[in-house]
Amino acid sequence: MEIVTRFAPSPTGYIHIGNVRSAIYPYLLARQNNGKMILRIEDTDRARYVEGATELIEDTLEWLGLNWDEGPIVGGPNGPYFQSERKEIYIKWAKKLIESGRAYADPTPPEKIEEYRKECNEKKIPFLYRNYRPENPPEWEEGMPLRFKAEPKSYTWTDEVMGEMSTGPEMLDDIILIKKDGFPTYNFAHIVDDAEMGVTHVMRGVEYLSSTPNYLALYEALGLERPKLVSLPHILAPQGNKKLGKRDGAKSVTEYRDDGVLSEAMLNYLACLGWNDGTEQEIYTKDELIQKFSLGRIQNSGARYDETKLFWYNGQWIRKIFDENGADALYARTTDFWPEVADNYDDEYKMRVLAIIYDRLKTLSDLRSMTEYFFTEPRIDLDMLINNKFLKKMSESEIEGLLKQVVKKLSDVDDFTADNIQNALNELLTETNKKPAELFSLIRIAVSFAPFSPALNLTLEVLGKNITLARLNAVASAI
RNA sequence: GGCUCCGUCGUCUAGUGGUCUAGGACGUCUGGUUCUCAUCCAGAAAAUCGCGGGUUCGACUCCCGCCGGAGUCACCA
Repeated sequence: MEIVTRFAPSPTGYIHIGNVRSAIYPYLLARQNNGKMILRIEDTDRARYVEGATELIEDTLEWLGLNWDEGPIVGGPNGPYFQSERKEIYIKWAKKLIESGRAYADPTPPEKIEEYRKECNEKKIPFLYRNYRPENPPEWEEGMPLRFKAEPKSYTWTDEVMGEMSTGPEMLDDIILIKKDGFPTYNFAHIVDDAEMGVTHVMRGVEYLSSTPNYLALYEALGLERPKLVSLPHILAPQGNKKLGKRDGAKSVTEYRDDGVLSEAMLNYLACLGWNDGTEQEIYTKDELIQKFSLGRIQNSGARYDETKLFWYNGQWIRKIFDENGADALYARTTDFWPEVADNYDDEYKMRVLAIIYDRLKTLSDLRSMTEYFFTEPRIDLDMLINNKFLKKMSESEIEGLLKQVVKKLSDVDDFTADNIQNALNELLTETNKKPAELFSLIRIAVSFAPFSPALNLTLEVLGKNITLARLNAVASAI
């Protein structure tokens, strides 16, 4: 049987780290089994609807490379894929329930329901609406809430992550199927949609675990086969024990894209937060994830979100792409991350800069702060030079003299390559009787005035002979 | 409060009765790679397996109780 999964978010804002896993795992499962993944927009709550949220969702999935087979943009045979456009379908199914006596119109005003609830709270007994069922409900018509008529009974089922589950009759209640405004509730709509769309695996956060018995009752009353149920544990906020949510400052997934995180790293990290294949592998490509994913190995307890580890993955991926796919593959990803001063430089030069600095990047946006001196003259900061821990003991005139020696030596290097530069510097080391720490620090600072730089000979090679000499001379005369 | 789920290094995890004096990764610390920062490499510290009882020759692994944490009890999803 073909496996059909779905990601069914409500368009109430951006997708953040805490809820994107319920898109990743369904995607992986569908691809692994040559099945399909559906994207369905659950927009039945008009009050919480946010303009543009659907686009944000699509953008996030596209960035992560989680393409869907049916849904907005791509269409499909089971549309529409916006719940707000499926009203007649829900009404059709609701009428079945009414006819079989399993649903009733509820004329009870909300204030009255609130009273019942209060009453129970005071008596410290669980509030079950089925104990307050109206005696002679009117015939249902749109504009009235429609409730399920629950039969109190026990259920057992298997959750692919949590294992064998069982609950008692107290979990069953008369849940609202269709709201006064004519829209269905999530509880009803998702059952109908999953059935109509042929979804075989319902994957969602654990928060739905306790309402599962009601869903089971609904499948039964509707004569529907139960899909496989998969509860995904929460991702926990860095502090405390609460699930990660927007209130804890959960960043949107695409915010990390703007900060220079690679989608491969994001997918890798998120997929492995609460899942592993039992081996000691840490780095997975999307294809490897698809191949090795398994529901049974999803963790059943929550996992804490750790941004530091995300950045570690990102560093790994930056190097992996460079080392395996080449400088131009990585370079193609860096377009938006160079400092403004790099605008006037050509691709070839920027690629050379990238080639010597890439293994220092945690995120691509580090390029902005780490490469400026390759594109613009650094501001000469003599304090930085004089107070350097290796140069402290030298007098200013000694530094000036040394700088002039360096200039002379490097002027003689005809072919200004990293190797030749290194040879010249090594000769200078013996001629001046200086330690590498002293001589190299001096040159590095004089040429960059940056807190750090790539290996000195590589830095000078990329800078080029003219600029190197000019900067050294400028510093020498500034002392 | 009722119900349900969860509980191994600071964090993510491996572990399905003996190979566990508990393995890997992030992070931390130390050392190495002719300067810096990073990478990389080597090494260290870090979990009385939530606690208490069983079962067993033997339990992190099975059973029971307790404690702790979380989720849920909406005309929100």
